[in-house]
Amino acid sequence: MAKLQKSIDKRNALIKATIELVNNSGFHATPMSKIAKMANVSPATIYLYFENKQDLVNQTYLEVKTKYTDFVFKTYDESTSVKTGFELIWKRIAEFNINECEYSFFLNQCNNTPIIDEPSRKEGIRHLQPLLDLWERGKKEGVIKPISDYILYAYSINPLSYLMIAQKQYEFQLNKTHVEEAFLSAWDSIKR
Amino acid sequence: MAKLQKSIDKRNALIKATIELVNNSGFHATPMSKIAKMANVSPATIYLYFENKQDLVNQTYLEVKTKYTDFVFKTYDESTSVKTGFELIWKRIAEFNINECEYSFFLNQCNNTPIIDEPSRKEGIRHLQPLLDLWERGKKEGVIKPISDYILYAYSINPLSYLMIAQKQYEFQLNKTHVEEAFLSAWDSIKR
Amino acid sequence: MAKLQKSIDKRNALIKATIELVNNSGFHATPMSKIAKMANVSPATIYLYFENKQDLVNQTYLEVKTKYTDFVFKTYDESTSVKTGFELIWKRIAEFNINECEYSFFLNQCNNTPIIDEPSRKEGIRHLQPLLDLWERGKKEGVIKPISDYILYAYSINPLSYLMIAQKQYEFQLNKTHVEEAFLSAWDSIKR
Amino acid sequence: MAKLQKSIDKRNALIKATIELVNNSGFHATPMSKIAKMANVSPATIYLYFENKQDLVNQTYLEVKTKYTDFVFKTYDESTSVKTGFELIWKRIAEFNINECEYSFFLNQCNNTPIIDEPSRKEGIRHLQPLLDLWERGKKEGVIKPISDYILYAYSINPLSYLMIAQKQYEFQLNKTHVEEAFLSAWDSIKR
DNA sequence: GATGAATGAGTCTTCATTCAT
DNA sequence: GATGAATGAAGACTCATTCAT
Repeated sequence: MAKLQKSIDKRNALIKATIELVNNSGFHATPMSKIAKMANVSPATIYLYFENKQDLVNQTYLEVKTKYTDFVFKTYDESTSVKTGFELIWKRIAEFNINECEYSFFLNQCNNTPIIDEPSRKEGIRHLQPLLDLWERGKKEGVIKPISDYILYAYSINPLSYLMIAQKQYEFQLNKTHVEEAFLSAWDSIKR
Repeated sequence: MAKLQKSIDKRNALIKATIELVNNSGFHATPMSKIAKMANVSPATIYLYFENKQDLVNQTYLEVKTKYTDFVFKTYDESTSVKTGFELIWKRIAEFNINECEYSFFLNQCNNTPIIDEPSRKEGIRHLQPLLDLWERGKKEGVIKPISDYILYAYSINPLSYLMIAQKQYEFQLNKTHVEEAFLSAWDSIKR
Repeated sequence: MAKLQKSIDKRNALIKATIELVNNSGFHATPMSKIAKMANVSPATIYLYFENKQDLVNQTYLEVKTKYTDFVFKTYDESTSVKTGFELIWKRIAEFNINECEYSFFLNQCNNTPIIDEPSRKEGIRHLQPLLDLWERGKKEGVIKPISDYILYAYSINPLSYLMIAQKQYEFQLNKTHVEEAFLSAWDSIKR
Repeated sequence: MAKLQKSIDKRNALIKATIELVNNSGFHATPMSKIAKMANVSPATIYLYFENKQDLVNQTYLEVKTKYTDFVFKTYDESTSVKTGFELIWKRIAEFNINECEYSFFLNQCNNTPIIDEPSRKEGIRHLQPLLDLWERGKKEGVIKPISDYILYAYSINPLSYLMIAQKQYEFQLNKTHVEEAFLSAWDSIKR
């Protein structure tokens, strides 16, 4: 059991190192040797846990994406009104983007560049299924604009990614007021 | 002059090749030799026009960004109303994103990953100064929400980047109706 | 005793795996881990039985060579005539080459390439001493050509190795008639 | 032209180094870096002339084999008697084996191990077509035993490879008398 | 200005071998 | 004895950059 735990720890350390380094330098500019060093293992050890570099990033991506989805819908309950439900989900996403910005920056990079295998990325926004369902209901109830989910996503969810990046790259600090303002904009953009 | 033209042609061919290859494979997965081959020059020739690979991408970035800004504000006239001015600019940006998606995909990749020198990227959204000025006026006139430009940008402009990527990566086709719908969302999200 | 038998079994399994893998891929293209897997033991276990990879192959070579010599001279009896004795030995060698081609292919590969330690290989054809003695007698009796044993070997014994390889690599199938024909050629080439 | 010559020189140096090093250590025990060093070029330069290590060895094999065939049949003339023709070819092969033993050792190693691509090796003994034709004629004339070419080759030609190896590995020196004796054995083994 | 050849530095990956259990 | 995990060392191969022409 101690041994198994040690293995899991190493795998986690590798995933963590991958996220941090890929965030700072990008996939191709991150050598396996650096990942190994940061995780305190030998480069050869990586290959006990992952098939190759691509596999390492793919698995990291899937793992982070799962963390994201789990977090986002943890408190969600389908029985609320559309607006309440949306606010709930939106705020969780915002919280994730702000508090776990290492994760969200990584996800964002994977979504915007060709470093992830097609199959892994093609999954697209389907992992947000409960949100899509909510929108569906909202459209039927006449609360949400009857437009493509892609557009709804582009205007209500994706801006958070931009704000997260802006916060990381420019001299812009997101505070509580900003989040409220952002939510209003999000809701305004999709509400009927 | 024929000679000068030939030089300009080569430089342009190199920039064009850089955009296409970086779009498809990313910065680090794009060897200089491939860029050279696609531009029909020798690898050594690149170094007559650019200091090194980083410089090549930086200059490409600046060039594309200039094209973008030039296009976006070409028809803009400060004397219009805020809403009209915004619609004008927004639609130009949309047009650029859709028709010159090679360019916008490249810009987006540069903005979201660490492939560009800090100085070039740090500039943020300042290159859209006329738009920022317009928003300033809008806030004073009480037409635009009195919130940070970053948020305004995140909700009214950045979604177009997402839609452009969605169009490239998923099975989503942007048509004229979509653009109108998107504009409404954009305006709704920032109007007071 | 059960324990001892288990040990011997493991050692044999390792030798068997070594032969098969080296035959198919060559010495250096055969990782210890593969040998271990095929023998159903851990890589570390190999080092309980052999000092290192070189030692494993050397011992395998010696073991196979012993099998070869034992088989070849098992039915031999020095009291026969030279021709009868030669036929007896030759046919045993042929039988070994054909029926135990895994073994002979391995021996051949060791003899023709630098994968075996010099000392092991330098021994040359001395392991066939009874045959050399028979030839000596044959030369004295005027039945065998009075030429170097190396030449006698090259023309009467070594061709079998070639035929064995030809059978494995090309579309040539050795049948009983071929063997008889081959024996005639062998005898013709060394008889006075 | 000076440049072209330099290129050819480099390629030749690489082929020469490959032969020598593979002869002494085998394919897999010969690092590209060693080949490069012996040929006085950078490891990277090898890849200007050959696709990869396998390609380097394949091309080396084909080149050497061509040298072999060219040499063997250079003086051959189909109009002679079968025996004279055979003696002519045989002695050229012997000469090649003795004088160019680097080449023949290399060929032998390639023929006996799985280091060469199947296609390259599968060609088998077909490159000796004129000799096969001569044998055909000999069989029709009743001068040569009516047996498989593989057996004829095994007994008349292949022994030279063994003698060449014996000379290299053991304390056996081939002199003129040996060659004559060997030829007699060769002829005896295939003549009717 | 233009180039093809050349390369040093660096990358991913493998593998014989060891060691704690 | 037996093992699976771990790794240092090494190897094939790539690529940004230079330089003689």
